[in-house]
Amino acid sequence: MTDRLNQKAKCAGSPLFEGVKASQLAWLLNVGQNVQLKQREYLFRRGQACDQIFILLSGHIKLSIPVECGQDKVIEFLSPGEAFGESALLPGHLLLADAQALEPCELLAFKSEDVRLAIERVPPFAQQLITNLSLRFESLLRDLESVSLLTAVQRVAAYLLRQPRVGNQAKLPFYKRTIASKLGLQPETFSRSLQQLAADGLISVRGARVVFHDVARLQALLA
Amino acid sequence: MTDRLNQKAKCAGSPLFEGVKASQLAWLLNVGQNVQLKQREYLFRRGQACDQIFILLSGHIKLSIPVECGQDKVIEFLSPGEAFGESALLPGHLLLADAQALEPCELLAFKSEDVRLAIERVPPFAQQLITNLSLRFESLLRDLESVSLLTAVQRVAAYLLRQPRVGNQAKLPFYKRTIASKLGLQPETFSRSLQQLAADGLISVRGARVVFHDVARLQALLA
DNA sequence: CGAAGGCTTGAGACCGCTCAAGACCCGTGG
DNA sequence: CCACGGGTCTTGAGCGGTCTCAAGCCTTCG
Repeated sequence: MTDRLNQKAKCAGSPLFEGVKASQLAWLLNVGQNVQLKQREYLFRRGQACDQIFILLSGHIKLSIPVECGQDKVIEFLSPGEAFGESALLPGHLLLADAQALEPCELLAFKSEDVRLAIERVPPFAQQLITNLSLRFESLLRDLESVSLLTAVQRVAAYLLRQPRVGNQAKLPFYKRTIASKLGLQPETFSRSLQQLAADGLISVRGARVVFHDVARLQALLA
Repeated sequence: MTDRLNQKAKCAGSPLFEGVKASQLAWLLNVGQNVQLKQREYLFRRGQACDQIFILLSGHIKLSIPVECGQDKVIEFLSPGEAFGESALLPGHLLLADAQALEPCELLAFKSEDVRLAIERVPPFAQQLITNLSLRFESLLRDLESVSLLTAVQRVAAYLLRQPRVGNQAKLPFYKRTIASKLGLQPETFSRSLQQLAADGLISVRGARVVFHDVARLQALLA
C-alpha cells in the first residue's frame, strides 16, 4: 500500500505524467506493471520481440549494441522519468539494443495495447511520449554529430561540460570504459584524452573525480 | 480545387494518416498549410526557432548539420510520407539541423498548437506520429551503430544493399558526396570503397549506376 | 569549344585503434 | 595490519584506416 503511494509520488514527479488528471493517472498506474531490476541485470536483449514499453522510475539503464569479440557499443544512458522501448508499438518489430541496469532500478511496464489505449484516452500522456521521443531523437542526433565532427579530446570535453557540477567538481557517473563507449572511443583513448586535458591545465582527475580549472577554455575547445 | 483533391489523395496514401476518419482528415488538411520548395531551397536552418512540424508529400529532403570550413554532415534523408520538425513541440527549442530540398518538394505544415489539438482529437494521428518518430529514432540508431562499428567498405556495402534494385541494378539517388556524408565518409573514401568493391568483383559502377554481381558476398561483408 | 562542377586518383600525414604490460584501487581474508 | 586477488585504469609502442591536400578526369551544359 505504501508502495503504491510511493510509486504514485514518483510518477507524479515524472514529466511523462505532467498534465495527466488524477483519475487517469490512477488508471495508468493500475494498468502498468512494476518491474525491479538488480544491478547488471538485463531488461531485454537485441533481437528479442517485445510488446511493452517501459518508464524508468529510479536508477539508470544503459542501452547498448552487443558486439561479438569486443565490448558493446553504448547508445544511450536512460535516467528516471524517461520512456523507452517505443519500438514495441511497431508490430512485429525486434529490439535493436540491449537494456541493462547500471544500478538497481524500478520501472513501470505497459503492454503496447494499453499504450494505444492510453494515447486515445489520455492526450497529455501522448503529448509527453512524443516530447520524450523527440528529446531522445535530438540527443542521438547530437551524438552522431559529435562522433562525426569532433576529435576524441573534444568529445571528452563536451561530455565533461555536460556533467552536473558541485562547485568546480564533477563525478563520472559510470565506469570510464562505459562512458568511453558512449562517446565512441576506446578506453585507452578516453584515458589519454583526460590526461591531455589535465596536462593542458584545464582539469585534474583523481579516479572518478574531475576538478574543473578553466571552464571557459574547455568550452573554447568545442568552437 | 483539383489541387485540394490531389493533395487529399496524396495524404490518404501516407501512412501518417492511416486510420484517420475522412472528417478528421478533412479537418487536418484544412488546418495544414501547403508549402512548396524548389530544388536546393532551404526549409529551415539550424539555430532558428520554429513552431511548425512538416509532413513531406513529395520529393526528398536532406537534414544536415552545417560545418564551417568543410561540407555539411548529412543526418537524414526524408522521403514522402514522413513527418519531421517534431522538436517544434518542445517550447522554446531551436532547430538542430538544416533542411534542404534535394528536389522540388511539396509539404504540409502544421502549427504546433494545431498539432497539440490533433493529438487530442485524432488519436490515430498521434499514434502515427509516434510510430514515425520511433522509426526515425531506430534509423538514427542504426547509423550510429554503423559509424562506430563498420569500416568504410562495410558502410558502403550496407548502403548499397539498402537501395531498391530493379533486376540486379540500382541507381544512387543523390550526389555521391552527399551519400558519403550520410555514411560519415569523405567523398574520396566513398569513391575508393566503391572501387574496392568493384575490384573484388562484387559490383560494377558506371556513374550513378551500380550493378550487383554477388549480393550474397556483399551481405557476407557485414557479418 | 570552353567552363563549371562533380568525381577519381595519388601521396603523405595523423588520429585513434590494437595489443601487451604494468599501476592502481578496493574488498576480502589471514 | 598486511598480503592477496580481481577488476579497472593507465601507459607505451606500433600499426592501419581514414583524412587532407592537390592534380587530373569526366560529364554536362551553355
